[in-house]
Amino acid sequence: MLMQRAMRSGLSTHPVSSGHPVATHALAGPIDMMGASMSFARNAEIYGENEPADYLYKVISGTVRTYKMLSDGRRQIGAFYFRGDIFGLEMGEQHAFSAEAISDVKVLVIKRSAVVGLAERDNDVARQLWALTGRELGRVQDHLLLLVKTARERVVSFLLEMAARVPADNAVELPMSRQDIADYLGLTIETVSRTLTQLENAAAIELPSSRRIVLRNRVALGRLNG
Amino acid sequence: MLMQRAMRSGLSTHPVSSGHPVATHALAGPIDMMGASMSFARNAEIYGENEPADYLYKVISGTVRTYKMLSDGRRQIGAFYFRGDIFGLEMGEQHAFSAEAISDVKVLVIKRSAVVGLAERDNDVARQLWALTGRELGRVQDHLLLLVKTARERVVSFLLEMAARVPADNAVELPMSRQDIADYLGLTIETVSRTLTQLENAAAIELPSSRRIVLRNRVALGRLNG
DNA sequence: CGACCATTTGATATGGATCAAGCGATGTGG
DNA sequence: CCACATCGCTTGATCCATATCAAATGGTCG
Repeated sequence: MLMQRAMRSGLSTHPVSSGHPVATHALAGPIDMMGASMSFARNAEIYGENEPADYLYKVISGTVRTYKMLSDGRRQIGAFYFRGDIFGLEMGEQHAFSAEAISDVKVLVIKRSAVVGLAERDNDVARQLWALTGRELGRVQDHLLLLVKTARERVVSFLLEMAARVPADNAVELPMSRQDIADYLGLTIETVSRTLTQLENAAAIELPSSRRIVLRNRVALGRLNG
Repeated sequence: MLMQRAMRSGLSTHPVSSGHPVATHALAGPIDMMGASMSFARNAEIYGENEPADYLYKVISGTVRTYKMLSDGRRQIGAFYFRGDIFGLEMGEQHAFSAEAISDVKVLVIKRSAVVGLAERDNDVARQLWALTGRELGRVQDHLLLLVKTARERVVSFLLEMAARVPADNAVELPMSRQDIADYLGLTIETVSRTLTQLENAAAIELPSSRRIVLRNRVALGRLNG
């Protein structure tokens, strides 16, 4: 269980801000009306664990991962965030996880104090904030249940989760590497890779390329899901 | 990873209600002023997964576990709740986990709609509800990180968590069985038992009885905690 | 005392990690 | 345009932590 793996990716890119406050295409609610848009290159850090959590973020395009480093160098990914997802909202004053861009990413950056202040006066905003925390709680609970399953069940759950979140039904374009998947599922890249091959051999999925996965047999996958 | 273990405990005790709305010794905030006190015998079910979440609960005395059954009969414990802890608050309309009394338990039962209604008008209550969900989120995140550690690290983390939550410093009186601990940590009772013996042999802890654990060497434990 | 249940201890099996090599795609310099 | 380094992924061989199976011990209650 000791997979030392420091120095995983040298790419130390820098955030590239668009620099100007922008009201992006409103998707829903007043939260979208505030904040500035900002861009991050692939693998750039959006914020670090323990940094002050003065902002929350909404993904405009690209994919984000949040993670924690364990003392021995292992990395646990907490979540993946796609277009429309909000991340970085904390109850405490500091971020509990670090956040990085998996692909080139554009996010809406929203001042926490502004939203919280607005929530003081607007019950709808307050409820929305609460709901956000609640959704996150549900997600983490599901993730927790994942981690007590077998390797095959974890991989299947992951595939089904991705298929559900990226609308393209039956064909999933994965934005993240095998290492990211492994660190999300608490497995090694080798086990993830082997399990995917197994699933392909069992005719449950198809792997046209390493990043593209076709769910060939949902019933079988559901059966393997635990 | 397939530990079949259905029919773990036949004891199908029934809730014993004290029957009357009672304003218990106020501990903090307006939440404590409402609701009725209710008693549950050891191993009695307080609520079941998927039942309507019309009430939340505050532990007056005793200990509660929440859990989910996996499809193959495995049980995953989500949390232990002690005196003063609030549980059963959900964002959705149904309980995500089941809840059972570990020991004889007395709880304050609070109508969800009452609290949520109060929160509409009282920002403090609203914030308190949000904070509650946020604390729970933090707890689950910690629990999730537990599950990617080694058996020894998990057991040590568990002991430190219990020592922190039950005020008696350095001697912990565990209200739960080895099976409960195992299902919380994603291990088997055998592994939990063996690991405790190891820790005792390493002079890190002492086991006067199976339910009482003395933390002999916190520094060593911290080192083993990962 | 005897039955029962929780816990510990022992022997063995196994799923996934680790170590190692091969392979395909992408990019770079000659 | 090709040779070759690099990187992400797959596949193979072996090892090990923890599960599983089994039995002994101990504590509790009638």
